[in-house]
Amino acid sequence: MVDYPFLLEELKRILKEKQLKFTAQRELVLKALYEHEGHHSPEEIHRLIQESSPDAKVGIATVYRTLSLLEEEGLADSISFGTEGKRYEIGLKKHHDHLICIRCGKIIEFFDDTIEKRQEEVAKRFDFEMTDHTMKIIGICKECRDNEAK
Amino acid sequence: MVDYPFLLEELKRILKEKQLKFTAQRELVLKALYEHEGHHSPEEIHRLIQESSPDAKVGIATVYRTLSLLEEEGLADSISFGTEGKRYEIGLKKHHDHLICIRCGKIIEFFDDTIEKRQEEVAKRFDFEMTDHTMKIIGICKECRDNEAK
DNA sequence: CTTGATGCAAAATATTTGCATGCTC
DNA sequence: GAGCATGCAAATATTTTGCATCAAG
Repeated sequence: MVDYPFLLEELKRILKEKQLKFTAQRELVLKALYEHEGHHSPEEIHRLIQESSPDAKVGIATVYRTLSLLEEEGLADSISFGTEGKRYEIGLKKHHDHLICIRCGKIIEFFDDTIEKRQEEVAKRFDFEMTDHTMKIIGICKECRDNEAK
Repeated sequence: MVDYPFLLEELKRILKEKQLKFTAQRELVLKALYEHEGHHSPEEIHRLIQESSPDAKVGIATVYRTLSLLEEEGLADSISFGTEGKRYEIGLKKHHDHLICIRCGKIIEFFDDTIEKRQEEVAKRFDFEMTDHTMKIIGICKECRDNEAK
């Protein structure tokens, strides 16, 4: 996993390149994603920032705007499941897919080389220029099955 | 692909089994999904029903309620992409995955046996009871690439 | 000092829910 | 007739936008 200073430099580099401004708010959103592993809703990220930096004033709209920016630039990835909105995680991690438990909401990440390769072949078969791909395995995790058995 | 009479019987069977009622609205939603191939939003389905049955009064709330019901029972499948809400298609089709063009929104369905098998293995590896899985290949279709080249 | 960024609140969307009434069974 | 289903509108929930103000470059 890349470290935080690197991510921060990436952010600054991208902002400069696009002639956008580096602001405390943008840094706080990136930091929140970095410090809190997992997949969070914009609302949660907003709360996390308020908790760790009670003095900083960051509006929910800015969180939304920043998350979109980070995602566009690859510094954040999003996933959505069911009716709930998007959840974000820090980007620049190794590509991976997800197992999602419908009982407890747990998300497990995995990587499977065979699947990756086949995806590329499928894209080629349909003459698609693949820019991204996602796979979700939905189901019930072991813990939840055990609990239900009781 | 299964035919409509079969789907209708399935719906009736399921409703009876759950002691729910067979209503004109529920049939209309199923029929709209059957008659209009592709992936539609609840709003679109509502409009399709109004167009084909101008006399029938079907509220948007009922469309939402019915789509959820159909999905739970396997008579409809949903997919969501980006910020937009869910889009539904008729269920009981052969399982398949999707290629989604980010330019024109086109959705192409495909099936790949190797990927299917690997998914099962991944689920087993994490001791997950897989109830469903989805794969989306996001990219730019040939037509859109050609148009952009012009 | 110029221009993009922010916070706030209002607006726009999307979806769900309460409730009186209507329809299946 | 009993109870689920429906339509409608109101309530939620979620995300976006306009605008005056602030701050980075």
